[in-house]
Amino acid sequence: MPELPEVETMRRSIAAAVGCRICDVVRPPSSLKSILITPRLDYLRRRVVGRRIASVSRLGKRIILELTDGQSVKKLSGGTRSSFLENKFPAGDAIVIEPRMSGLVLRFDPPDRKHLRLVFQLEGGELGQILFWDQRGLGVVRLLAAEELAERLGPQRLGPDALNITVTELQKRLSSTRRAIKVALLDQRLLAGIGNIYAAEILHFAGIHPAVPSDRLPTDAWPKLHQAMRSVLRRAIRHRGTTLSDGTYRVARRRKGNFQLHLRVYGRAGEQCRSCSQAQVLRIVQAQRSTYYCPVCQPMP
DNA sequence: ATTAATGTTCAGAA
DNA sequence: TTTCTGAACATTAA
Repeated sequence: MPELPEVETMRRSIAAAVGCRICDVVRPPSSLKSILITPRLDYLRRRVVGRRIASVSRLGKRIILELTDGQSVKKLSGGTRSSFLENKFPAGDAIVIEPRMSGLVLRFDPPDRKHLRLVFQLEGGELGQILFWDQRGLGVVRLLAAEELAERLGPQRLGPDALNITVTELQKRLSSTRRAIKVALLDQRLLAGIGNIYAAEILHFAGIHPAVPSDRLPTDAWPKLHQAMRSVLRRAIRHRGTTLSDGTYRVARRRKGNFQLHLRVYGRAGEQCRSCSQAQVLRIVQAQRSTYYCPVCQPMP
């Protein structure tokens, strides 16, 4: 579930981890297959235990915990502003968490114990711990050395963050492919942070048909798309993201998102469009994923 | 009881 | 080179 707004909500919930020392990293007992940790847990533990968290940031759908150097007294960046958003890569090593389909980064109160996959135990500050809970187990936790950061998170692998990209850059990057605009929006190498829910909502808000080839979008569509993207994502963050009917997505204290109440098209096939009331929302399949749109609000140009 | 679908990513094939 | 397909996994609905 986690797309940019949900990951940003999770990031904010653990932002107080800045300055804390990691005293252990443990995998709770579970009969389920374990998530991917690279390198292996014992090595990760050896590398991170004793170090402090220098910053808690986000790029696209990933959460990044930058670590201080071994024992040297490095300045801690206290702000919430992420240098990764500017594609500047700090000197330190970093733990990168990818929640993928069902991962949650939480302070406490996971939905259940069974799917609790990893616990970072902290000291100093009131946080105490960071939990990684993941129902499906597709999530990934990586320790990246400072030299690997630009390579693994740089513009070749991950595009600019959707809340940071300029309209010029958006047009430049997305018009580089002939794939449908909906499919291009999901390509994290072009643009980081958009997933299946928000791609549908953003295109609906912008009045763009999801099947238009990305390199054939009319010129006047780019500013609309850029504005729609910012508007939808920022509103979703304000509502702490979208909790779908399965109810797994939540942040600390069992707190769920509210943006599902504001969805215009996602998951609403056959229902009346909430904007125009002229047509039913349609569902098509693109790149093996469901796309929802309103044929009246989003006509084929 | 199968089968399909679910918020994502990526290796390998076309 | 670019784009498409299937697999990784757990769970639920049809």
